[in-house]
Amino acid sequence: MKYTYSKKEKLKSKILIDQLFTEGQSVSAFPLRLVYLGITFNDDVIAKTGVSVSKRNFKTAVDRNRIKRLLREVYRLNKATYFNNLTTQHAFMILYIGKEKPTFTQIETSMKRLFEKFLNKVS
RNA sequence: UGAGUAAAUCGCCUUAUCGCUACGUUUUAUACGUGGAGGAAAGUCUGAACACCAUAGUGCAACGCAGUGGUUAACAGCCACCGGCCGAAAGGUUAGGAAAAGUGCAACAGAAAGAAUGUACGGGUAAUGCCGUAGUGAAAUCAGGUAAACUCUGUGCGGUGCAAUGCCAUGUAUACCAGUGCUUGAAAGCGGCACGUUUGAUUGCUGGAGGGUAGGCAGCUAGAGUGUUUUGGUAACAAAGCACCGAGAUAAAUGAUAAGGGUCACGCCAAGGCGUGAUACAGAAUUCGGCUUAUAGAUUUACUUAAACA
RNA sequence: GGCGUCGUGGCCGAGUGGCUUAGGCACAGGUCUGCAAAACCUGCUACAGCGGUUCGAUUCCGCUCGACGCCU
Repeated sequence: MKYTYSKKEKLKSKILIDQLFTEGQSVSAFPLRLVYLGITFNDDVIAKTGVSVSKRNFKTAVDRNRIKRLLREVYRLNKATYFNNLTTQHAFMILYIGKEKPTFTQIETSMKRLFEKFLNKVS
């Protein structure tokens, strides 16, 4: 698994997202929350992932874009170490539920904790 | 040098590694190359283009605008001039038509707020009428004030917005209930009403309660375009020549990390170094013109004024 | 992305160019009671913010902020 995060790996379909939020389960490691669902889709990837930041907590689009870019970047760099052993396809949505603007290292550490909790829960 | 006014511009940079996105070439695994946020992209307040509704028609209503002239595709914008207000000045600011068409309104105070001319004193007169002053109030006898009160005058204006609109794919319900209609015309053509006009029915129309889709392509970026020079014009702006092509995503790209540097502020210090901190507002979504609002800091030009020196 | 509606005390909510604003609920104090409830009396706190028009603005006008709704 390379350090990529292309269109195929992004969660884009409205149907999938609705399904994810109604049927999926979640784990959280503040300030992050992961909603996940084991599901099959046609593309040749192991996981489709999206990120989201609430407009309620961050008023300006610049702040929201910045956090979403950080979330995507950390996911891109760390997904290989955690998700190479997944056998079935999954859909993920990573939510930022904090109210403060984070740094790269803060997000990195909390996302690692988040993925460890997720793997423990699944296995 | 201090204080100030106006206009214009910039608004972090470089390298390395790892990525995202559009296009092109190669190949259909990928690899390489090129491009990739703003002055406000924001608010959606305006004016248009474009699309559909009739080639967008008529009248009323509603709404916008309002000194004069110019500019423009158009405008509530911009420019020049006149008048008002503010400032010592440079300059700033201005919803600036009509009260002699009509209706309304004016708290408190005041004799009186539009209907009368009251009181005191003085002048004047035979006397009254008359003239002046006083007091209340934002406004007091003036053909009064008020139109960001109704209104009148002039002028402009059809509606809806790219979630417009067209096509393809997937899927379903021409079912159910109520009302109504078929040439003596229901209803529709997205508008508040009327007229006019066009379409118009055994798969009609309206309402209710529901069922399905929610994917893709086009529209989608070469344009009232950008830069520059010359000419005309006080200016806004216009014309001509030359050069250039500068985003096109859709749970929504334009980034992350590391190192170095720049700028500013503060502190230290034989004076050009060291340390610390800061580096704004903010992210395209059909496209342009304007307005409004947010914005660390820096630069340039012109001007006013005060002091000093020559 | 586009279009629209609203903002009045702690809460609900009326109002309108003129005494900083009706009423209800809530809250606080008092009367009553052995104590409380009910009732009665008193008090408390407001026109989202900024600017303009006006003698005077919660009301009229402009801008900003916030909340909510609609579209396929």
